[in-house]
Amino acid sequence: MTEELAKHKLINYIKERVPISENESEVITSYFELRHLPKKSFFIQEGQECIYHGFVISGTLRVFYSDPKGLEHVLYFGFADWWVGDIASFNTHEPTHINVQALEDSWILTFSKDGIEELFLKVPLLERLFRIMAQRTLSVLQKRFFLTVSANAHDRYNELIERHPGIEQLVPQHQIASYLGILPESLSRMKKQLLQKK
Amino acid sequence: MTEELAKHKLINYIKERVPISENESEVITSYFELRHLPKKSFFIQEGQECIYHGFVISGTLRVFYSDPKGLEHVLYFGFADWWVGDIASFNTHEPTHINVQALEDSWILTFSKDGIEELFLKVPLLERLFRIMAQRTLSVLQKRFFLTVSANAHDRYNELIERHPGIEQLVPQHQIASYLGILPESLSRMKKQLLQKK
DNA sequence: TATATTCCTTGACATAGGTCAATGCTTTCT
DNA sequence: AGAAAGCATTGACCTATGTCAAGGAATATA
Repeated sequence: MTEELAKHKLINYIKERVPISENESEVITSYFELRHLPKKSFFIQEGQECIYHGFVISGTLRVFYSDPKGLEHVLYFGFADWWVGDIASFNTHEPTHINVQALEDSWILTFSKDGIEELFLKVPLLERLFRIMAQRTLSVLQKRFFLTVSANAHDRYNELIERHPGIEQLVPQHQIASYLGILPESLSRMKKQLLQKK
Repeated sequence: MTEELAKHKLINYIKERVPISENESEVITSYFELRHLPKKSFFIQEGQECIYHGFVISGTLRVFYSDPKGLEHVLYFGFADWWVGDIASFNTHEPTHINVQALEDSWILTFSKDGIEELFLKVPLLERLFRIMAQRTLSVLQKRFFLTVSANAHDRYNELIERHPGIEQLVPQHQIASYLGILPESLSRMKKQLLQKK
């Protein structure tokens, strides 16, 4: 993975969403840094102040919360073209409660809190992009919340597989259980039932 | 409630967050309309396209999702100074899945999708305000999500009461149960237990 | 290749919260 | 005031999922 290729991917992503000039493209990429995340390494760890955000170029990450009992709850998986980070901590400067870890060797482009604020002044259109991104993330999370409170684990599993075919080849099963909000044992039993019913 | 008083409250809210001129204040308020919501009336109903958003001036609203089984799940309660609406539908023009209903006589200032886009062009700073609002809402929802998947109903109840003292005087108990994601019967039993333990 | 980890499966049992039904208490409406 | 509707409480029972424990399969490490 080269810096140039990664930045090219980022600019493509942005150009699909807001119109920017060649000049602005260069300004934007100058605020991003390429970073390699070896498998199992962390981009963000709870307790730290989260002053960086990342744009996933390649690989798979998991974004999770570790509760007081020590159980981990996956909020979402990050694949190419996804943003990862904790907006709460990013804005308030308080230590984050989430973790972002690479499930396989991954590459991300990162930017800092101070950098993006400066960049907003230089390229005000980005403010719009980030508003739209935040609003879109919000509606995705809202849908996830409603599904979690209204459907049982079985239906949530089916919804995930349908929305994300092939995820079972990318992500180990206990991580999928963690995304669904159940234990690996329960997911294992569920899948057995599914097979028997066929 | 007068239009003037309501708009004054809105401008106060905005001025606490971004710097705007007198002139801009007038432009902004011209895009908002005062609306009275009698008790039990709906501001937004599922199935409709949601082209309006609202800023609560006074009263109490509930924002809820009605699942396929007919059970209602409260996402949040809206009090003075809160925004209510469905960003998902607002952006995509698809029918909304949520409902916004007045729990008591309420007043809100509304704006339309087309209006706000026009307003963003006239007062670009608002784009920033709405980005920050979306990001803040996002972190609140994220926290709520993690609490829902990691804590039992008992702990979620305590968290709500602590974060929102007095809510039991404002909102009927079965609505609180709906917010907590349990049935009224369960909440009733829980409160009995709490009393007995004291 | 051997060994250690990590991951998945299965079993027996426990528990939080749901379901259904009945009763009495409030609030609202006429 | 009286009737009707909505709301809270309680009981008996049910179900989905958690808990704990063990063994086997797969994967990583030496």
